[in-house]
Amino acid sequence: MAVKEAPSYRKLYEKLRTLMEDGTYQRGDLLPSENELCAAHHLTRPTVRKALDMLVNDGFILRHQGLGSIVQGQPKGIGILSLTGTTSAIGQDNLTTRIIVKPKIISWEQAFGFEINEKEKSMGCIYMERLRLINDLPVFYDITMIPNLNLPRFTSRTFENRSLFEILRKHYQLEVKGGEQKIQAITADERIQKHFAVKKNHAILRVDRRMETNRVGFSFFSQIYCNTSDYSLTGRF
Amino acid sequence: MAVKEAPSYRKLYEKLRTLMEDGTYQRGDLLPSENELCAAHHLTRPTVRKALDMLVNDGFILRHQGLGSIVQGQPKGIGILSLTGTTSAIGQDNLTTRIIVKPKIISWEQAFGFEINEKEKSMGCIYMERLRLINDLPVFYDITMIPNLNLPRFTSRTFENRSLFEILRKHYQLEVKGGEQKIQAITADERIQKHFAVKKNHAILRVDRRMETNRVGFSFFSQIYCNTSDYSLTGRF
DNA sequence: TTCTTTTACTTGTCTATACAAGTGCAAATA
DNA sequence: TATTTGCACTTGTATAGACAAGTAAAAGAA
Repeated sequence: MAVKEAPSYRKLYEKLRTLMEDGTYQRGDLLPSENELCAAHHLTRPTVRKALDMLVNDGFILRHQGLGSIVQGQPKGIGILSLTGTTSAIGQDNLTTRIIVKPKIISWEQAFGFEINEKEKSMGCIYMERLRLINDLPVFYDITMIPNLNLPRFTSRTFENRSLFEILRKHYQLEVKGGEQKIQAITADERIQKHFAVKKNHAILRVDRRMETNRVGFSFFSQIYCNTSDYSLTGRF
Repeated sequence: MAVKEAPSYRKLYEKLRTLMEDGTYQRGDLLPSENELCAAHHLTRPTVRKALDMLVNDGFILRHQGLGSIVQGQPKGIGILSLTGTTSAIGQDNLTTRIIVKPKIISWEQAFGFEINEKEKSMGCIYMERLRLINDLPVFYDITMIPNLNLPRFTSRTFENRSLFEILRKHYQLEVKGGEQKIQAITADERIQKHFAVKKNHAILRVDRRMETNRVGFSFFSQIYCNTSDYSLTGRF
């Protein structure tokens, strides 16, 4: 069975997106007009417009009647992580990751308050704790729980300085499509005080999330503690 | 000069959205099929589909080929607070709004750290402070700044228990398309302690945001303080 | 020069149509 | 009875064209 070919509006979307991501089109540039894109790719305007609609949705471009499609600087991200995108916005250079608890398989009953179904429960989960530092200053502490479903060699992979999202996408074709989250401001408990080297009563941001993927019924979970006193989370939405 | 009529796909979007928000269509229900909507509203399929596309984008519905458009429980939020948010996610019944500073026109130099351009600066801005209570418990304190640009009768409108976003969308055709935000966990200062009736060192969530709209160059700003100890912010992304 | 008008180009809205492909159920078949 | 097939429905993709409306720069008028 052959893999179904992507629809043409999607191929055009990917092509334009790539050109913006690799810097061929830069912030403030105008994309070719819809009619030019039609001619260049042998498509009709509704099809081209569908691709451009997707780019608007992702925050890559803005369109103005009478003017054209204007390339934006920074695209939208998924929820809070891409807020600065732990990896993308701060700049990968100054971000280091320290594994506190290596990936291991445990049994679970619940995930940060989110419900899990019987299938997930029976499979057990891959558990991991990481501390992320920006310029050697601890800023994120995150706990990740991933259902142990057909992810070969996962526990033996290295997660130092690598994006979990990227590993899931490239090696397992798992793409995060959405999810739900709970956000709270809390005062640091003892464990967090130790990891962040802060005093009692220090305000900390906590985010609990369920990440839904393109694999039906497959979600994973994370709890993130964030010390926002030196680096506030900034980003586009 | 007559107010320009909204395009028909937009009117259909509003109609369907309202029907879902007021509970006429509930989670799990199927919307009428595209062809039925075409017949009922005297439109063609591409137009109807555009309205449905918008609803998918906002997270109100999911569509399945061969099945139909399925109503979702809770819509996506824009960014972190489910911007439809304060009002829709928690349930309008228990949410009351107390105006602390009535809308008034002031001059401004900056907006919560975000840059504003000369045009915006010269126009002055509409300033407002509101406290929102859930079951009589103060949870949100927000400061809003809106450039004073062609918003007739705005300062005389009532904002008690009404969504600012809804007012902007329905009366001024202003739709929030995106923006940027900064999120921090802070400890309550004196003013916040008073409004929330909390002690010193209480952890509070603060969100500074710039909201970009469909009107070119028109942004507005808000700073939101949130006491998350009893109600954590939840939302889809 | 300076201001106004025209023009060419842009995206926005909408119609009408065709066929592909997924879903669920009823009818036909083993 | 259990399984398969077919049908009627759904949304998905794509074409072709028409006119509206906003933008910017060229052309024209003062």
